[in-house]
Amino acid sequence: MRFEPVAPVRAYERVVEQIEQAVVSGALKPGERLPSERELMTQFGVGRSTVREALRVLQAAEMIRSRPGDPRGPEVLAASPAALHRSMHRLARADHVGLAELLQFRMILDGSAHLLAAELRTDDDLAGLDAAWEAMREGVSHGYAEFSRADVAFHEVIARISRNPLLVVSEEVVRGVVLELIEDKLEHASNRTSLMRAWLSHHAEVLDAIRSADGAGAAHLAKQALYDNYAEYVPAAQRPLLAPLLRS
Amino acid sequence: MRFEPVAPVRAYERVVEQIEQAVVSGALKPGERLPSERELMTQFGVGRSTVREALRVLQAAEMIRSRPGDPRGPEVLAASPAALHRSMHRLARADHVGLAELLQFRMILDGSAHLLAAELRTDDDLAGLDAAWEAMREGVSHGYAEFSRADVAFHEVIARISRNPLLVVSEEVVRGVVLELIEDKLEHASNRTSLMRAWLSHHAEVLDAIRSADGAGAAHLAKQALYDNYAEYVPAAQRPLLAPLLRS
DNA sequence: GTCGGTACACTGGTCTGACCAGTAGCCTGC
DNA sequence: GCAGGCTACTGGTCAGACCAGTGTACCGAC
Repeated sequence: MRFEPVAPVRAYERVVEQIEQAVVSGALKPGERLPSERELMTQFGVGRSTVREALRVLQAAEMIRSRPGDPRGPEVLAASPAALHRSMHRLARADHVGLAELLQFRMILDGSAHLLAAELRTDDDLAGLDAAWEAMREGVSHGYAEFSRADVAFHEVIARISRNPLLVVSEEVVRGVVLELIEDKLEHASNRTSLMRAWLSHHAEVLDAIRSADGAGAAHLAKQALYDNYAEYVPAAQRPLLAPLLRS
Repeated sequence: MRFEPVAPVRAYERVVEQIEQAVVSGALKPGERLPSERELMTQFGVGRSTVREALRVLQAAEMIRSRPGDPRGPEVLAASPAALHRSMHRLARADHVGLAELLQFRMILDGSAHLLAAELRTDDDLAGLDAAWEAMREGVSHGYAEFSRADVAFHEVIARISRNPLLVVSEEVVRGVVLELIEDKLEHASNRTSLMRAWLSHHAEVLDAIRSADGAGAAHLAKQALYDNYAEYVPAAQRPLLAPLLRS
């Protein structure tokens, strides 16, 4: 016989529970409105500060949104990966995760996304990729910022083709954190035009592989490109950690 | 020229920002204490309700914990995957992420972890794996719960050998969510002993592959095992999404 | 009739001040 | 030296107030 540790239950937690339950059970659908704080406080029989703390928690979880002045009350939001994004971001920035681990993870995710994209792509998807590539090509002459945006868009299209939101979100997060870690080093990258051209031709290869449904090829191209571009920022001692992924 | 949408900045958000910044920058380490709410309210120059709403948000993100009566103040917590788990779980229950996507993601993570483990394992790691396997073997006769615990431990050892905290955490979270989604279906699984024996021999194969540094083999075994065990719970229409991963 | 502006009722955001139950650590009395 | 109580604090909660802002219904000008 073992006993569970007991923790006092705070009033605002009960409020959170009830509202959360109403949302996940579908009783409250996205777009619908919660009663106003003053109304909730009479319904739950608690003070307004308690109601507000509960709403804060739900808002932090991206389940509701409240705007001052709106007589319709707080809005129930559709489930979105935004909360997942935030918590993953926080975890990824926590101390014990270095650039090597991030890059490793990104190679895994990016490789898998490319693999799936190559195997699952429809003709519509291919058209979307062509458009994204075209945007990149035009971006070259519009400066690095523009090109970079188009590059990100290209990756997003690929992630979307893989049809897995978890993959999309994770990749987005990891990419963001990697860029945060090395942004200062990227500042004084010289010869950007030739860099962009190299990137562009790499993406053309990827596009070909996906078009011909060559999953393994696309995955390898993606991983190799990440390695070629970022390995120099990884401490030499840790680079062997990345190599195994290139051989798969 | 494009404009950004502007949103009013709430006072409690500024408070959250500052405290969060202090934590991720390492100025506040896990185990350390925040000043009391009354102290914070003078430092930030806001009312206590504002401070409290900020603390609620941070608490929902699993960054701090506060207990009434503790004169040392709110405690800064170590980065934990609990928040990630919650948000992923919520997303999974909201239908945007189904079992197919979760399983896909888990095959990617687990496969990669096995690949890395096989390529990076040291002799010590192998000894640890042997011990974990032995624990599983003994667990067979101690009931399903015990066996399951040993199984989880085995996977954790593998994830740890891959030396990537992101991989460890993500896998843990996804495994947890998958199990929660199908736990009711697992309840009436019959013939558990033979199931356990099958699991055991599968892990022996994995162990062999890792011992002989066969990364691709280990990865494939892992993914195949996941598919064999869980694909039946995935709607038939979505099973083709999983197949490409088995071919890689 | 439509359109523009305005007034109003109500919203959420914030502050103040109060009370309570609970905790940690001191401090006493043995 | 130690058990037990005391105290000064903590966080949790409530009540009441004020403010800036919003949506809507109303209303007058055209």
